[in-house]
Amino acid sequence: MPLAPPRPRLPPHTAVRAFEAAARHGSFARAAEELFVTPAAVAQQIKALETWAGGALFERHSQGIRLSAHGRRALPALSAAVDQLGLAVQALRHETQTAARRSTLQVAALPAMAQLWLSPRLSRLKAALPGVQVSVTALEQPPNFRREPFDLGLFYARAGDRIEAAVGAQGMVLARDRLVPVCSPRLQQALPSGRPRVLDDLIDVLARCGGLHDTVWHDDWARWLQAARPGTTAAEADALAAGPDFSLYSLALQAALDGEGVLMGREQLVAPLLAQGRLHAPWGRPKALGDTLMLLVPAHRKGPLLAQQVQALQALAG
Amino acid sequence: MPLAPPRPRLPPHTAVRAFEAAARHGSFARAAEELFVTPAAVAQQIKALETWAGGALFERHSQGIRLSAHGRRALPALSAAVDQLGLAVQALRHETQTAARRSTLQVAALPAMAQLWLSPRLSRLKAALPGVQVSVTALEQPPNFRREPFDLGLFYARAGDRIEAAVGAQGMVLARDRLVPVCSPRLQQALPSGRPRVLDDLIDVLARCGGLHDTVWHDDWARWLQAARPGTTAAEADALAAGPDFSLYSLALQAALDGEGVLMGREQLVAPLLAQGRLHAPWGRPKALGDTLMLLVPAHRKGPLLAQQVQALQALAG
DNA sequence: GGCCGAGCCCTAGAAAAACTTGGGGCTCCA
DNA sequence: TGGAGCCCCAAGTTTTTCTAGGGCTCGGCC
Repeated sequence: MPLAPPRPRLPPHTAVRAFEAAARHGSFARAAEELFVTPAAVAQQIKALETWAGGALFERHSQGIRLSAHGRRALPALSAAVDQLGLAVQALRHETQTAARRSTLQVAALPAMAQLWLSPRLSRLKAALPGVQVSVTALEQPPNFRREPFDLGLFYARAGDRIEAAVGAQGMVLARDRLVPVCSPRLQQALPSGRPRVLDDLIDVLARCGGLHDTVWHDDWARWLQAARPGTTAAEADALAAGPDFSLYSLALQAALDGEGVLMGREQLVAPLLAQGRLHAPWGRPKALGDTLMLLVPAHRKGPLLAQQVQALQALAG
Repeated sequence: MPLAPPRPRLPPHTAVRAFEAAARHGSFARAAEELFVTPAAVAQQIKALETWAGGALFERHSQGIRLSAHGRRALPALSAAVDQLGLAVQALRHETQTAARRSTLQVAALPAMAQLWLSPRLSRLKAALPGVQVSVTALEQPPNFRREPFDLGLFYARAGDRIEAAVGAQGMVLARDRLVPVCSPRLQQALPSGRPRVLDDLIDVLARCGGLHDTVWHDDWARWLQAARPGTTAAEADALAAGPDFSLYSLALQAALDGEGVLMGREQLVAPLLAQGRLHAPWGRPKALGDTLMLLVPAHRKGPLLAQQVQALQALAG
């Protein structure tokens, strides 16, 4: 006769989160990345969950894992529940913060946008939002607004991208951006720029100094070149603009300022430098290729406070 | 310029749970009870959550707490989310357990029902469910099936009670129970039972030996007496059946077996002892006062496995 | 055919989180 | 006026979670 055992418990929440992320990504390693822990931690949590569930949740293969059939069936409800909980917890905060007006604005932004677009506008933003503490977090990818307590996002979208829905946000176009090759004035003057057509001239320059790249917008050069010289293949374009690669756009930009090569500039980000004359754009007019600066607003957020913040940011873009 | 701060995080899940329980109960102490921790632990978690939220969630008064208005607005969504998560996690387990047929049946039961009703039937239940590991947990109150991983519940309901919905369960009547005063044969024989009317006789006996009580069904004597002698007030009834109080029904029953007094018997629970002659019920026929043995089944559970288990239990009641 | 590199697993020990203990203060009620 | 019921706070302890570091297996690439 089994006597009263310790009350049966649900598995710890960390284990559930680990499973949810691993199942969604199909990889412990990527789940670990999302959760900011080591893969070993994820593996441990999942093993604990499997013990609790009484069966394996993943098939282990040496090149990776595969979600089991039962896991796959249970996943959607689980993900939805985690989302819901995140939303509810955020609602709790926002309920209390609108009451006490001691509010902080958490902004998630692409590193380049944080530094080159938002930073110069920050003082104006603060002026427009008195009493609001602004906090900026640089992220390579838009966060899931259902699960992370950000109030706004600043990211780029390409024409046709529907990033908003995937992260529980509503997107608003802040500005349409254009691409234009830029370099330092020194570099420009050091080069014999005698070619009659600017595009040929640019290609000469690229051949000598190379193009500057960053990892996020690695294909900007190719996109621009393909638009400028219809018929160019991606491979040809890559070859033409071969050059150093930087992990951050701002590093590539710094290299351009230092005269290390030609950068494919995003007009919205380099405009102040062009205006100051610290960068030149001698190879024709900027091209609009469908890139837009997007303001992402959590789809679940409401209220006058947020509206005011959104308005303030939109004003900065105008 | 604020540089990238540590990524903003949601508060830990324990804090959310603590808040949810405290808000629901309107008391840290009762929340602590629900969560099986000390009140201080709850207070700490809630303080952490308040820090995160940037404002107080409860008004502290010296005689207790009161949920703030913002907390009250956010609570329903939060409770629902916690429920959902619990459901999803349980679904995960059941998905895997039906696949691998290595299943365990977690039964929650009132202590008295576990010991006096289920225990004698356990071997038959196991025979009916080959390969199923049965585990019984004694609980004073039905658990919330949305949040605790029980498969079945065995509890009493009174006529009109709707316990099922509150705990996310579907209720099925296993049997209608009746109340009947019982005592040990020895006690009965030791008493001069000459009164012509059994009720008067019983009252004499009670006056001498007292009634035996347990905390869960403390008012059984009063209910029975009020039914047997219409017009009796609750206070009078309590006075008539005054006697020792036991924290568990089975202790009171043991006292009755030892001839310590008269117990208000629940027929379904004492039937085997009456049949064996270890208890007598000389004061009239059992009275049905609307008590029913209920089988509680998680409302969210489906599938042939559970159906089979339910059927097996219902067969035991017949 | 041998040598990466990508993934996952394991274990021991470190770090962080959660909980308990014990002492205090405040009200309400008897 | 004293006890009981609540909540708060500050250590100190236990439990949970995570990291580090070493293995293993596979697939792709010289």
